[in-house]
Amino acid sequence: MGAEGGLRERKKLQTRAALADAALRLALEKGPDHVTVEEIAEAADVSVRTFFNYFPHKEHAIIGRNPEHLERALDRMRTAPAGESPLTTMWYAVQDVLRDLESDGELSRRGELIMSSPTLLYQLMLSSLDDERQLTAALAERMGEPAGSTRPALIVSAAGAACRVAMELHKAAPGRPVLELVREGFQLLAQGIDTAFGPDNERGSS
Amino acid sequence: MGAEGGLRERKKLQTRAALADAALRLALEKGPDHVTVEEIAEAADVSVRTFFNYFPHKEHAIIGRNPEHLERALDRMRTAPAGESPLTTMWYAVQDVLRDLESDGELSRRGELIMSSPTLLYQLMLSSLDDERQLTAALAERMGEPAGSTRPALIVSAAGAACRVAMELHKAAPGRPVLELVREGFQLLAQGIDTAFGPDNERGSS
DNA sequence: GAAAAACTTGCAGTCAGTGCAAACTATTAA
DNA sequence: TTAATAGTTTGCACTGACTGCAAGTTTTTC
Repeated sequence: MGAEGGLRERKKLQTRAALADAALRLALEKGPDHVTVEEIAEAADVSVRTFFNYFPHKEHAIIGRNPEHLERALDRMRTAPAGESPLTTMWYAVQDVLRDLESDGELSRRGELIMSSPTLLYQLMLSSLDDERQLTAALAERMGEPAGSTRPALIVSAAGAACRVAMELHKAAPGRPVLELVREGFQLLAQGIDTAFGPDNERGSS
Repeated sequence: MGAEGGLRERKKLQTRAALADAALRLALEKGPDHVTVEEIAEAADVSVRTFFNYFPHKEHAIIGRNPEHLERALDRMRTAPAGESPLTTMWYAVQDVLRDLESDGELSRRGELIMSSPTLLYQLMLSSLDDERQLTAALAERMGEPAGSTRPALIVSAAGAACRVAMELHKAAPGRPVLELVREGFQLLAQGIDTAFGPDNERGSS
């Protein structure tokens, strides 16, 4: 029946999914701060201790990140066509992930939940930190830049900022789709966010 | 002796400072994850309960943010000369804060500590979230942009990204001062981080 | 079918963080 | 100075997150 992996592995995936689902459902129902791990574990029919074998925190389960997304993004970076500009590469990677989330109908449900809870949001940002490091490394290599250079790091980090801003704006005014907002952000970043920037030319006096 | 405020107020400031100092010292000594609130409270000669009257979390005490910094930054936004470009305004605000931290010798000690501990870093980012909202609102108003527009939000958020990247790079290679790295980041953001960006022009086939 | 490896669970324990009520201390008014 | 008042500190009891350890179970492997 099971296509790949033994029974053991399938069961693990099942448990993980059950926990993540229960976590999201309960968080949406009761508000993320009013769910206890005990409830989540109970809903997924495992012990509390087992919950912590799968997730390091409650928040991690609620956020329910898909590890595959980072993998796919890294892959895209590495296999990008030679002439493609770095932000463009980044754009395709982001687009890919967002599309995937959207197709689940997850993007709105989960996204809104996350944006509305500081605890969740910072937990997400925290897990992004690690991603950003990996993405930066991959991008730097692709660009042929040395490890300590600013541009690749800033591209990755600013792209993250654009995504967050997009989600925030989307939450405030759901009219415009997230993807479009992200795209606008990328556009701005690409062309220059403030072409009149010039700290030393403007200070007339004093 | 006390210039302003009654004895009560002075005492509060004193206690707060004592707690923040103890928190930073102990965190540097033992690593941020191995300090307990009990130790901090003990070192500052107050009860654990009192600690929580001053700070919502352990991390908050370690980070020891100066609320004045946000105030000054907001002020700078509001009183910026009419012709000044938004990122430039942002730059002066950031510069102001960094200089202040540097003059204490705090920037390296605390900064490195923060960058090396995910818990601290995300706690810092969390408190930045709130700042970002306020700064965005102030900047949007200054720019005469409507509330939901992307540019001011992105400017603030990307500036934050630039600061984080600068600190990270500085930690990896302490040769270049943070301020210079931040400046480089701002420069890149201003001119355009990737002028060759163009998702739709590049995909030849498929 | 038995030994080995992986997974689950309960239990005991540490630590963070909160609400409450009592004790204490600065401030204010008389 | 004193008495009322308002703000602060503290202890206590409690919930809940999270960890290590030592059984138990279940899957895998031979």
